[in-house]
Amino acid sequence: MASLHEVARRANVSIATVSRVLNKSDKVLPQTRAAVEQALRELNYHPNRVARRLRMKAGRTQLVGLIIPDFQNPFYAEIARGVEDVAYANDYALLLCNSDENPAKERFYLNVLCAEAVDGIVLPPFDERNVEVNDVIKSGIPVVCVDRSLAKVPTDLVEVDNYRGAFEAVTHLIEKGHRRIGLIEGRPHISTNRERRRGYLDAHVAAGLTAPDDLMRAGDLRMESGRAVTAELITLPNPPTALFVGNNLMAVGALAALRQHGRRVPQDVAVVGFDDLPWAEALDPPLTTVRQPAYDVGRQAMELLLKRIAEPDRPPVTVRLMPQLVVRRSS
Amino acid sequence: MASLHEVARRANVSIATVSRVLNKSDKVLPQTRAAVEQALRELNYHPNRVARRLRMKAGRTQLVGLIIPDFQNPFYAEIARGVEDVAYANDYALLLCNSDENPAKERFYLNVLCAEAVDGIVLPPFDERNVEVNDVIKSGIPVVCVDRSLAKVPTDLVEVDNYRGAFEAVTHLIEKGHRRIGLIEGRPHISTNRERRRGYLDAHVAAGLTAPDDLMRAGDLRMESGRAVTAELITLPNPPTALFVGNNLMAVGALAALRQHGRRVPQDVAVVGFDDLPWAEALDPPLTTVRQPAYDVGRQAMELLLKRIAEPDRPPVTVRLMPQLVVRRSS
DNA sequence: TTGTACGCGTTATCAC
DNA sequence: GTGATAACGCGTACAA
Repeated sequence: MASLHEVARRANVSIATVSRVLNKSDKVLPQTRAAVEQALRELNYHPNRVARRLRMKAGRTQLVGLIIPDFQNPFYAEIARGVEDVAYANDYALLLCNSDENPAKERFYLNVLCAEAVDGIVLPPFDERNVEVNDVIKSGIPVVCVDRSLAKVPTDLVEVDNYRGAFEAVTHLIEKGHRRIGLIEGRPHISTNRERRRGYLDAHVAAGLTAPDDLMRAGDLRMESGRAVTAELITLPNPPTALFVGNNLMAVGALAALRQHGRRVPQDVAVVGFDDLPWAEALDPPLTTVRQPAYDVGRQAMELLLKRIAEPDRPPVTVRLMPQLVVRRSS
Repeated sequence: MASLHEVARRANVSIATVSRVLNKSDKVLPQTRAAVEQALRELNYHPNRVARRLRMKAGRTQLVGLIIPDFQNPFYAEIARGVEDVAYANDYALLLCNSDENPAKERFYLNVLCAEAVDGIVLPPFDERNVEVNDVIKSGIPVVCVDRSLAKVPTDLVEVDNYRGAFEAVTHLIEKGHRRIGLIEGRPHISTNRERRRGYLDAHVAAGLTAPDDLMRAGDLRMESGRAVTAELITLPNPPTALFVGNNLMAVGALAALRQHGRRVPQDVAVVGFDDLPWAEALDPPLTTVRQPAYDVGRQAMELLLKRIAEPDRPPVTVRLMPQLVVRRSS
């Protein structure tokens, strides 16, 4: 908790000199430097990041923000981990915010991040025409979008080819002989969801089929909602023989509902989920999923952010990563 | 990004008056207040939290730190969720740090939190005699420990009765007829681990048995390590008929190893894990666990922290929560 | 009731 | 090479 002043006093120099030593400016005599460094050690000095941020122009505050919808979802936790690893490796701290798919929370945290003068923000935008985020971008704070994109404003973006992931997953089910494939999707106004739906539909078209429009439902991405929607679908007069589920947690819920209703997986109903899970292999039955490279998404997003912080005027970049269908025993 | 000055100029008042309006001080004429509030709105003013923190004495910065070992572990994620919910409800933002059970990272983040002048810190200490944390406490920043305790220094603490949880879990296995019960524990110098080991041993004693000392192993709390240690144990000449596994991820790893080696659960080897999982029910087989009230741990910790921030001199409190054995099909 | 002025701990721009 | 000193944006004694 020692300040520059105290260090300066102890070393019999001015605070300016101490600051110079700290910031590796070489315009200081070796002997002065030695004296200062000793005082620094003796007082166990650590710079006050708050004062530093107040003084600094943007871009050197060693703090970035990450807003994710739900850090209890392993997919987002893995993204966060990728971001954190790169941040830590670059001496950056992370202000991690949980938006809960709640616009009010997203707004609150966006405000906090701006008011904290972070160097930059990583986030999957709540929806495609996100006014709040657009304002932040306009204000000049570097923003990197992950997972989902923004409709109007060009930003750095790390995304996964959701269309292709969905297309392959549904094609896989069709090849297994399924003709009544249910879709449990997430919120409609998110780019990823739209892409997955498009993949679902196109896979049918490509196989010369028409998608069963009585079997499409939306959930809220949580386990419980996967369970509820599945229960609804399988008790239909003309139920699906397979389910393509729009995220990991809902897929686990679907498995639970099927077990509860005595349906065998995959014999009665096959299931393919989106987003892999670390324990997908350990589920009953092991879950077939479209695996997204979430860690890489986070890693590359943070790297992009660091580049943009260093060079604010470079043109926005889009990194597109490929998902991978991992066939296990649920399909 | 408007500052107090700009608002003041627009409203034809001094910055002091604007500040008073913002801080709800009532010593301001209604008409002045109205003018200021209009300017505030027109400029879309948001206070700069950095400047505010620099000026403020501790305790009113609306920022707290949370250091957890691994936010990819659902147990810690749930704690974090409890903390976050209470923080958000009180307009606090959370500086969330992932220490990775790595002392260097813990030190780094502890420094960051101090240098960021947070109002307080919630954390499970890396080990019982944690020098770094003790220094922080001495420096006066309120600290609430969760899950694990500190040996020497009294702090607010929210813990779970790990002894009892382990005792009940192992007793359950003994009652099922098991006599060769393996223990896969975590790091030795953590209070929770010691308590669980004690529960494991005492359960044997209480049943008039001696714990098999050739069946105790330590893992690193991650899935892969649970898999490896289990593989080692079950290929012993005289293998265990049951496993008590010290955390959730290692238990999933244990299940994987058993499946891989063709052991049936629970017929060949029964498994009980510590820490519940949201999808424990969906595993193959559904995993018997000692469920910890992780969300409540986080919630109460943050509430304790808020109380201490408001009243720094109150005597430290320990909240002890009860775990619950959830018997599923793996035992 | 309102305004002036100081200080929080830095960094950066001047002089010397 | 080094030392004053002016910001950064805010809250608050103190003066008016």
